[in-house]
Amino acid sequence: MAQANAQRGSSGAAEARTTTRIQRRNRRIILDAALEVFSAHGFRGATLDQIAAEAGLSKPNILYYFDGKEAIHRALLTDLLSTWLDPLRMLNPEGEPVAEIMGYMRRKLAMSREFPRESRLFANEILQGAPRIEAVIRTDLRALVDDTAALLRRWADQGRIAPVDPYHLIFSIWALTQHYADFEAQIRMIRGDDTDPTDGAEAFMDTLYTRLLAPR
Amino acid sequence: MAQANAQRGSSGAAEARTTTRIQRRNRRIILDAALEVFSAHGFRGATLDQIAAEAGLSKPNILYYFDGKEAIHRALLTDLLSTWLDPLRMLNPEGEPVAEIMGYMRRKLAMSREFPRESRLFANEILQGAPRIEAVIRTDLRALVDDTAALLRRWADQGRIAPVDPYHLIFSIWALTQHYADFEAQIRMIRGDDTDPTDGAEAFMDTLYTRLLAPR
DNA sequence: GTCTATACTCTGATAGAC
DNA sequence: GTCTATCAGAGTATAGAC
Repeated sequence: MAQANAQRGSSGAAEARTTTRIQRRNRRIILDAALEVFSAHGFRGATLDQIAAEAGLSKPNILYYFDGKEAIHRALLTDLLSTWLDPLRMLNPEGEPVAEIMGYMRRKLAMSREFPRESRLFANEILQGAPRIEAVIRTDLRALVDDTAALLRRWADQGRIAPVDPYHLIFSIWALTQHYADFEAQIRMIRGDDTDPTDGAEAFMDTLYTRLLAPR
Repeated sequence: MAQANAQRGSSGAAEARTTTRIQRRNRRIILDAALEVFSAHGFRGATLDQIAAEAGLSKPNILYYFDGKEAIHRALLTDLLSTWLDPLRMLNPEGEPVAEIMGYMRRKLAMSREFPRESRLFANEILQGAPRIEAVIRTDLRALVDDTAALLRRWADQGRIAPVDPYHLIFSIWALTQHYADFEAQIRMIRGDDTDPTDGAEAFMDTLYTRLLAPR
């Protein structure tokens, strides 16, 4: 996870040395605690008390490191977004089409397994209409998706993958992979709490997309 | 949408006549307004003020019809759940397997298009760990899914559909169809606000599942 | 840097007139 | 049945001692 957090206060030219290891460490602890709470309860549902308890710090101390609840949330989303788009950026136009798409699907699924809290934080935000990341979605993400869609269309035109709507192909990968993180609670309740929700998911999706994409 | 709302207050034996058309109408108005607000902001994010404004009633008047914020939310979820499971119940064991599954997928997609707010209400609830509907999921939904999975496995054993994991097949249909309602904001921002998010979705999923399920 | 005490706002809920 | 006024509690944020 990235962590280029804007420094608070008046960080003039004089004292760059003041950013202690302790400071960095506490910021990380707070962000981790906040991720836990925000992803589980949403922005409004989360309280500073919960975050403070989870972090093992006092409430005012939390506010010493961040300029308020909103600022913590914003920092989390900023950190998240770049990480979230990385797998899509790794699509290689020169690679073998089906393998590239399968690789993307697997990376995305791995992220749902490794970072389920981040996935739920993102899901919460989109569900509420993406008020805090609308700008990034309309610019960065949209451009990235448009580029990828164009690449997929080219591959289809060249007969290297089956002709399918590239946007829905991308959306389907998002939907399937993120479902295992976002709806984990439901899956656990249906399959039993001891089973790993993503067990068998990769094999299933492998079959699904292999059959869909095979040129014919 | 169903609407068997438990009557409030001391509905003794005497006055059954008292449940006016106006009362029923106001309850419907309140539930509709609450659905709008809860689905957009989550349980904690929603306020009675917002619901009252949306309903065009005063806050105390809302509380005259329902015993609190929690009660309104509970009524919505109760109404929702039966409707939500209906499409799955309609799977016909005697029907043609592929057609039955495709029919289920289409009914589910139609629900996302017609009832996106209900879908988001449900998504919000699951995201937060399904605290208020855990019991129903562990019993009713789980049993329904287990039965359906058994049916799907039988069909696969008989060679009438390709052999795929029945649970992941069901989860994939949920994920794909609900994605268009739950992540509608993101899809609109990427494809342009004027496009219907589900445009082309049915055709895509038709191809996807036709190729996956074709016996080989 | 971190804590205790506290100010202030928001929000769910009730009282009571009409 | 519906409203205005108001209370009580929760929750964000600040003051100020240490």
